[in-house]
Amino acid sequence: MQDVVFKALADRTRRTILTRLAAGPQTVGALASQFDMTRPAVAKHLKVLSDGGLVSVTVKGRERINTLNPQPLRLVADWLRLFDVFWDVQLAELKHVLEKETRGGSD
Amino acid sequence: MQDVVFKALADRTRRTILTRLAAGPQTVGALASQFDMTRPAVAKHLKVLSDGGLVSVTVKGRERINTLNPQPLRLVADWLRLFDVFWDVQLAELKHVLEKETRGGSD
DNA sequence: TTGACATAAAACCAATGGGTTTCATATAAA
DNA sequence: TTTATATGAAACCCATTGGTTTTATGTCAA
Repeated sequence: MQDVVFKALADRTRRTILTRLAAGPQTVGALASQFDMTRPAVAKHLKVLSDGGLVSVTVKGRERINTLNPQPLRLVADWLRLFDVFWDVQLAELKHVLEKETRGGSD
Repeated sequence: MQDVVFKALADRTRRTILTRLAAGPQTVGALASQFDMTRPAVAKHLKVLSDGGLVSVTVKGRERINTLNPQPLRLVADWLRLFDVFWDVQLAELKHVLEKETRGGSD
């Protein structure tokens, strides 16, 4: 599950699609017109995104409306949090170094 | 730059490597022994990670010590923040729906 | 100095990924 | 009822990726 989301975010075009959809739902065609590639290519990206649960589709006549679904991004945010501690440790070390240097300078 | 980081995180093995390195620096061999694949394979993953700036390497004799470098993860966290607003909007909508339902129920 | 060890580098391979073109299908509109 | 439109699906292509095995190299240790 997590893996599908990370894979979905690995492509620049797909990340851009997500930011575009943040402005509001769009059809495949409307999205495709904003990229320098064919509609089938964009459609494939949308498939990957919906497989990752990041986009949901509702059919309306001959159109397919793609809507952003940000929930799975939580998985990524959660994973990143694993490194918060490490981040703090680094800051602490930096502080330590700076303090030593300050002491050294004043001696 | 951002793209390299997202690509680096797209592989499950690489993400695991990062969590292992969060416990402390390790040699290529030590890391490889924790995975069900050959050392060259792990070395390749480490290359991708260091290309993404997520791991830094220091040579010590015949060993190469790999150290976690969490800074680039900030890029991912920053990108995710683009969707905070949307997330809030969704919550607001949910609240709205719930309030309406509550009102409807009491009528 | 010889042998073992940690690693890089290179050659190779199968599978995947991102793109295309072509064809089929359903719906809207004339 | 045609015709145009929005899309999916399929077949195909080339580059990249994740893995392997093999070979080479520098360093530690006997």
